[in-house]
Amino acid sequence: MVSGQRGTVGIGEVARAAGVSNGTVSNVLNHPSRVNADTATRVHEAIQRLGYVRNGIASQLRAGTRTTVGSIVLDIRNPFFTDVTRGIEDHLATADFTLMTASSDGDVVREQRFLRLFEEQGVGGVVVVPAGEDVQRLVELAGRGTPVVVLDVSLPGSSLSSVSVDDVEGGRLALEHLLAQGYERIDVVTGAAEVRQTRDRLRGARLACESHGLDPDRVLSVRTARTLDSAGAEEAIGRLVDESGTCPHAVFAMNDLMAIGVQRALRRRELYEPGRTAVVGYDDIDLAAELLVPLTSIRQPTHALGARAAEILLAPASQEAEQVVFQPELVVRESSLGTARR
Amino acid sequence: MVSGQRGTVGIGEVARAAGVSNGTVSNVLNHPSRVNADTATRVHEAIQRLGYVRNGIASQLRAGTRTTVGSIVLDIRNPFFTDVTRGIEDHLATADFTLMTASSDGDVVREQRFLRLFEEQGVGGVVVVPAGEDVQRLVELAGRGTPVVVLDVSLPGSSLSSVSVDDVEGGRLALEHLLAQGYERIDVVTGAAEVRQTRDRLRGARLACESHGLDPDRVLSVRTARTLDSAGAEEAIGRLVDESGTCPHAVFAMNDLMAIGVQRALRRRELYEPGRTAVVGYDDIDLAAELLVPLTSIRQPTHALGARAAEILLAPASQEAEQVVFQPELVVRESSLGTARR
DNA sequence: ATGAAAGCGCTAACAC
DNA sequence: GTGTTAGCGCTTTCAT
Repeated sequence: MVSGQRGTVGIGEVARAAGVSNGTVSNVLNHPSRVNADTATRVHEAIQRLGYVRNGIASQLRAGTRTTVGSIVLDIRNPFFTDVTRGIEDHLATADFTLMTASSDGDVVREQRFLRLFEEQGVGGVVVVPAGEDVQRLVELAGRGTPVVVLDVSLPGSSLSSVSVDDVEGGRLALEHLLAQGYERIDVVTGAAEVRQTRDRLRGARLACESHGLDPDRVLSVRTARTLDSAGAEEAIGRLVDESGTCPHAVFAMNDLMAIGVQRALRRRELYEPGRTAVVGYDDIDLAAELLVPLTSIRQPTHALGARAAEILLAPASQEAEQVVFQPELVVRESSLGTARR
Repeated sequence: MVSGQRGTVGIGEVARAAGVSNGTVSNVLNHPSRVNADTATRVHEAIQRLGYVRNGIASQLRAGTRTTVGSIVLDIRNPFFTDVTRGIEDHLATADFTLMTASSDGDVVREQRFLRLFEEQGVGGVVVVPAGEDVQRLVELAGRGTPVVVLDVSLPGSSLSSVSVDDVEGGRLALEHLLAQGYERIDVVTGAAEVRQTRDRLRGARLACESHGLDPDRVLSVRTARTLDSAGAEEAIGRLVDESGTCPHAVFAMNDLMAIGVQRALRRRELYEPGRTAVVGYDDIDLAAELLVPLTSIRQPTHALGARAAEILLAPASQEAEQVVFQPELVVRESSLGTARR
């Protein structure tokens, strides 16, 4: 009974069962308006009865339609990318498109391999968080006819569309918040790696100082941690405290994990009480609100980021490249407030 | 110049450029051994020169090969599912398969829609965390020829393969740990919803008591929170403390978020110091180790779960259904230790 | 080792 | 409104 790869039932059997031709069955599926209502009913009954499932592969080959989109992020486990992915998924679902995902781990070779797989699969487009600086391969891909949206990187003037968040503004918001509370000596915890995001956030922090008429170099002390996680930040701030013998008044950490590391460094030294040291993080991870001392943070519209990227891909014809920049948002919680505990 | 849907270059052009026939080009790609080395080189050069990208859709239609797998989880944003997804991705990558993902939000209708889309796309299999109790649709899908692996649910005796983690054992491990430290009054914080996972964990907790010759009903006090998150747990434990005027000695929370809620409830009442109340969570989320008081938790082999599911799908012929049950693991951190702070 | 040709399952033209 | 038929781009017999 098994002839094809799957459940066997093809459009021909449906046609025979309904007493119509293949073309009519196809029309019922794809252009219902062209078909007489009674005929359509008969066809649908036959489809039901036989358990017919359309072969999307054949349909795609013939009609040249695309129903999938690919996405490549650095690591799907990173909540930022997970949220973005969900945003893509959700938008695609509105069009019955389906999402293929892959994690590049920042490895250009892996990225290239997945791009190739996606291209061969005939995806209707890809959204990519580039693994490297060089987007040449992506430009070429787009040139061969696969729409590309670059994520989390802004590419003004590029032929590729991009969707990103304004990191300079994020840094500015964080500092603005601290400055507004009167802090004038602020420690900034960052990582050693030259990541564009942290560079931008730092730049925003400096801008905020300047717009308050303050000299950034006097206000900000940049502490470089070995790693961009809580352990790195804990060590960096711990060292600072141990060496200087003083406790920072205010800290801006480049991400929430580092902010948690800061909290921990101070607590371990019995220096941490709400109201004593203001801490601001970045990313607004889900747990920021759940901590013993809920964390003030910068929230990025991650879901919207993904949704917008998907929207651009599904836009009728790929018109000109579009550069979308979202704005981040300050979320104030207990960790940055100078008031006594609740 | 554009004739097909994409970059135009087809196998025919490559063949002409290399001075061979279509079939030979195909053989170079799919059965290199059948082809003379020189010819192969010529063909590869032509492929390179023309920038030929194989049309996987056509290839799949003709050869009946599958190169994608679908997965449906409740919500990709849940770290448990994200890790599982990465496990699937990683295993698939070893075979140049590609993963399509979808989130059902526990909605059977959404689930069904994605299953349909995947089936039409001709996926080589699906791994599904079922949205409802009923797996009938999945059995039917498998019956039509699409291999199915059910995740996070064990289905002994079913015709479907499944991969899951032993939740009874997880509950047992947690209680065993607390009992071993001499706690004999333990509060268990759970949710109101009748979730299989929590039922099993609770059962494991009772088993641990019994194996210590203790009456579970005397050892365990089950506190039902309104929600399975930190706010729910905070309220439940807060109420307990406020009403009884005493502080629990040991708490087992059904997930890490709830455990954090417990920590917060006690801290808000200035009752929480390490060594005073032992807290054990479940899931071992990334942040468990990062908290002010690092959390003891039960870790599930999430990545392996996904990888194994993918492995089953890619196994040569879909032999008999296979039921894989992984064991969880206790991760001890500061929150459950009776000793004074480090 | 290579070429010629049929056909995977479907859709879109075109006839009627 | 419905039937007929060519063909999407590839892989695979079957010859040679």
